[in-house]
Amino acid sequence: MDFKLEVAKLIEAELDNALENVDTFIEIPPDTKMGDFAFPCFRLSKALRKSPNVIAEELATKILAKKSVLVENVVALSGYLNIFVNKKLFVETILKEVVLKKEKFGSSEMGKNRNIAIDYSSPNIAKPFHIGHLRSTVIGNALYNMYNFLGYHSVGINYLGDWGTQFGKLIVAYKKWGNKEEIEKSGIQELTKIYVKFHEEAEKDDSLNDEARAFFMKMQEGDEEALSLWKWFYGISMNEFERIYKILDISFDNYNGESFYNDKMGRVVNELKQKNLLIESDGAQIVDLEAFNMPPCLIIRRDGGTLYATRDIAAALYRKDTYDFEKCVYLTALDQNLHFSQFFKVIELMGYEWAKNLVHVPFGLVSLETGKLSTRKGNVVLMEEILTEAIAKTRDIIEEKNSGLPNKDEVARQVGIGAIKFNDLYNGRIKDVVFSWERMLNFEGETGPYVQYAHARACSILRKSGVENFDMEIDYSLLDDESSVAVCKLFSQFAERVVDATNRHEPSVVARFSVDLAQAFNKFYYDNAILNGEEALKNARLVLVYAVKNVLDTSLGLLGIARPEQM
RNA sequence: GUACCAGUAGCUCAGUAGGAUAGAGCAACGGCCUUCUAAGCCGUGGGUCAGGGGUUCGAAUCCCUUCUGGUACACCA
Repeated sequence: MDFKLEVAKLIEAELDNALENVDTFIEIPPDTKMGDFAFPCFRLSKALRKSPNVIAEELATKILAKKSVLVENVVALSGYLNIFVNKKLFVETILKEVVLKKEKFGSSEMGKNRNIAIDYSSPNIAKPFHIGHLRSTVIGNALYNMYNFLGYHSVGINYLGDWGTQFGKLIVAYKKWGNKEEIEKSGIQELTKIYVKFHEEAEKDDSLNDEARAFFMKMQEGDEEALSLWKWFYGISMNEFERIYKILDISFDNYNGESFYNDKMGRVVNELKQKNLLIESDGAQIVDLEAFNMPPCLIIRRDGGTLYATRDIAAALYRKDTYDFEKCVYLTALDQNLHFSQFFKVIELMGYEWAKNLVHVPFGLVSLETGKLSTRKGNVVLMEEILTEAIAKTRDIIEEKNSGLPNKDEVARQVGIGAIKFNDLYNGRIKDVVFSWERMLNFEGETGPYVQYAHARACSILRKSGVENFDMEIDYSLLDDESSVAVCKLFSQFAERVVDATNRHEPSVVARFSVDLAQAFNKFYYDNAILNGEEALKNARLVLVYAVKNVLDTSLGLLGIARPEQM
């Protein structure tokens, strides 16, 4: 039973069809003293030819006369109809639902039998995994979990940047200045070094760029030498990436990167030609988008090489064929906005009605205090470094606060990584962020460890209680105090918050919910002694603690954050 | 030049189908560990919601405009 809907029905019954979908207008008052739900009467004023306050008063009288068990009191207050619900019944209803549904509480089947393709993380091969790749990885992973929670089937795709002229550059660089032993020893670090050198040299001598493009052409044509070097670089990178994904505890259903589409681009080019979309311009093959107020979309280079957009179009066609997705979601920085608008438009022009189901989910730019991120200029913070620092700092805090903790190393990893992930999930995606060690390693207030800590506290109480199966036949009237009711109210909002978060592709909604719930629980924890109370009270509060533990577990799980039972 | 994004407390941000006195965290200051984990809790101070118009009973939210910051715009991805 949903109290909001029930309250809406009570109001609707008194309105003589003056307003539809009353439930969508129901609000939660800013202060609990003003009630649990409120209905603004202003918009009815004109139709009913009465002042909002008179309407509210009349509604209050009528609803009170019906003596519904749901309602404790109804008052009119400055144009609002304010409803106080029966606390005992409210708490009982929601707690029973949470405990009964457990990890399924808040989930749904709205996405049953439908697939969602999610393209996230997608780092470039032969470049180090750094702070700039974190947001896509973490947000994409959360969306993957959220869609699954709503009954969809998510397909997680790591669209590796493993093809393109950049490899031509790398090959040229290796042939000119590379050292096999050094690369085998230091991996990506050494590859980056020669890649940077290439760019320095190419500034002086543009012919190097031509050489690079020629080598990429060889790769496209299947040249053995070029491909074997490429495979070597690929393996080195994947080793490093997989190590990092393992620490982050994030995985993918496939790693079909750009190279995967090398043999699937002919279709794109042929189709574009067939549909008369491809035109020649300045030696290159393009799709003209002037009618849509956009620069042209480049499909084939003057020398015959393919481009980013060509591969993205091939990938979208392949994904549609393979997964028959309801939506294909791309997690990249906002600065790629134009690129996505362009190739989405090309797919639409090709006559694919599903082009509207391609969704670019952009996020703001990450930079450092020293300026823009740049692998070439060495202005980056490596992922490895962040992970190590966060885990080490957590380890120190554990030593200081809870040195007797079992599994210190594992918990340090869970909490340290939790802090890093949460840091990228808590604010709206679109905000630009300047990386700050101080913020990243702050474990107080609105942070991952704060929520994890509340969860660990709940676990600790449950463990000490010794109770394993909760008797739901408790006296719910013992839970009508303000902090208990506040916790239950959050439970009642969980499902709609998850739906909202998923629709908007905004995991921060869930992250903020988890903080709200942790805050409400911490307050409850201080207001109420749990284990030391008399039996009936203890049993009632334990059920509430158990419910909190479950919902925190679920919310953190959606965000991809670990839930240690002690910390 | 054109387009996209952002501008809310000292800092980082919530506030998204317009609604009651604009909310958190951090930082500052003051309290709370003989009580279930103080990574916690309670309290104080702090706002021209970038500026200006407009729509509305009502605007941080919608429309117009100006300013500021960020980003993208042909053979990189």
